[in-house]
Amino acid sequence: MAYTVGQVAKAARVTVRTLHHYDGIGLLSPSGRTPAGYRRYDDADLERLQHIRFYRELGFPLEEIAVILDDPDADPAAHLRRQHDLLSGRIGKLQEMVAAIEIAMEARRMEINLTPEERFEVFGDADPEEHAEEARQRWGDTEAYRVSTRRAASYSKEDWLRIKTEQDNWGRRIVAALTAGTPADSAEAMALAEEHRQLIVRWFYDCSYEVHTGLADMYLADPRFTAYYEKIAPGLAEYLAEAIHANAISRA
Amino acid sequence: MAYTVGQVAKAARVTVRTLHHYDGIGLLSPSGRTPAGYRRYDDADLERLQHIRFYRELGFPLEEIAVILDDPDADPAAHLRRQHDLLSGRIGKLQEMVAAIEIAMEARRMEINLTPEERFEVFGDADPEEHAEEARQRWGDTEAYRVSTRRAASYSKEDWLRIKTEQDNWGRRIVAALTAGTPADSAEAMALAEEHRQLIVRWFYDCSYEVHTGLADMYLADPRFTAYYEKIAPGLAEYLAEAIHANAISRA
DNA sequence: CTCCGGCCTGCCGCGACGTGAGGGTCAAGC
DNA sequence: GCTTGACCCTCACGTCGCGGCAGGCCGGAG
Repeated sequence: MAYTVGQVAKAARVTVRTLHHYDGIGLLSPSGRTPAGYRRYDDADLERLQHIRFYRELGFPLEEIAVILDDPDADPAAHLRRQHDLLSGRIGKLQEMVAAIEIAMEARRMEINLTPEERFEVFGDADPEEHAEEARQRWGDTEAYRVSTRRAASYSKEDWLRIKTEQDNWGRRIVAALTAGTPADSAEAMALAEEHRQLIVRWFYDCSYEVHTGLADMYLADPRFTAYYEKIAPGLAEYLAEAIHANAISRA
Repeated sequence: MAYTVGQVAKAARVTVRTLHHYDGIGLLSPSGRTPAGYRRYDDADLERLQHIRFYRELGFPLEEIAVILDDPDADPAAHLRRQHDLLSGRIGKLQEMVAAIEIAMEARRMEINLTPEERFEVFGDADPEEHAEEARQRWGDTEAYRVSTRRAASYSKEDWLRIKTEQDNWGRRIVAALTAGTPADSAEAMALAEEHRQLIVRWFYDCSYEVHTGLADMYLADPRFTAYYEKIAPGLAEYLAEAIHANAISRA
């Protein structure tokens, strides 16, 4: 099986120029040429390109990729394992960022404001960087984003007042439940947890049950959020967290 | 709160040069200067920088970030929502890649070989790109990778023979269980599923219960893998998948 | 008053291609 | 056999997001 640059480019979703570049720096030289000087790639070349693309997507510089691929100690299976581990790591990092965003969202909602140092904690110690083709397509000009934008942008003074009233109302009722000794896994407490979630969904952001339990855990783990609830009523943070968990489980 | 370039750089983990650059292109100009011409950043500048860093990490070009941040329709909460969605998308994509890697691993293990087109299916239609600082630190020179590399690199002819024998042995026993009508959720079938997992762990790669059930689903979803098992014995793919699920649940 | 660390403004360089310019190649259809 | 259009070739300069250095100006500590 022999392929021309164009065919390879199309299959691998890179430009012809990129293949020329890889050839130029000796990272991926086609296994042969036609009499006319056309590049001819074979299956082995394609496999190599696949690996190049993979490491490139994870941000490795070309020079380093050359080293990795030419390592005589690493066979294909080893590459797959390595790639699997790299991906897991990346996912973990992104999940941390998601968690950080959720914290920031809740912080806003509760009007806790983060210190400058806290703002950058998210970025930990590493620094990916991606080519935003997908991002642009998905968010650059979609209706979804416009809608999502409008939702918060258009809060008026009355809206804010309404939100505050609803929250206070909910607050009074859950404190009542807590002081009355209503169990956190009772139908009443669960209903209040669900109301809490609905409140977030209606006014702030889309909060799935999964995200909601994540928030619950955070209320206990993060002293700023714990303090917020404990100031309303001692024991409320834990009570709410428990109710949220119970509610989420019952809906699953 | 006013900060110097150096302080901001340290907090945000960027270089002073980067801040100069952002100033130069007008993306982030400090809110003021000292009489001597020193840049002075305030809290609002920091917040803006945080967002810049975020979108940058997701690969947006600076020009586009400027557009996003200067959009009068998007308030801070909208940005958080957008960022949350972007992250979810990225994670989803990485998870697809993980799945693809797992397929490739299993394909190797079963000696099914993928066509060139299949090799690049992983890359779908987008193309991230990350700066591999983290990757390098984690994998460039760690012991873990060396070990992981060695495992497969050092398979000898006898090893391969041994692997084949073990697999055949296991195959005969599960076919026996299937034809004998042993239920897939019986202790015996589950033990065979566990053995299947152990076989992968011992010789190929680290296969958690989660990954294992993922494989099980794949055996049913992907005709190539289904065929592999169905050729051994009709109904085996489904039988094994069911046993794997039962086994995973019982161990959770 | 003198350091030393931090700040300033240029300005050149680099990695990984993008983007033509200028020209040869090849298969299909007339 | 000849044209046409898609595809290929090799330079070679342009771009983006900074890195890094030169040459010089602050500013507080000793």
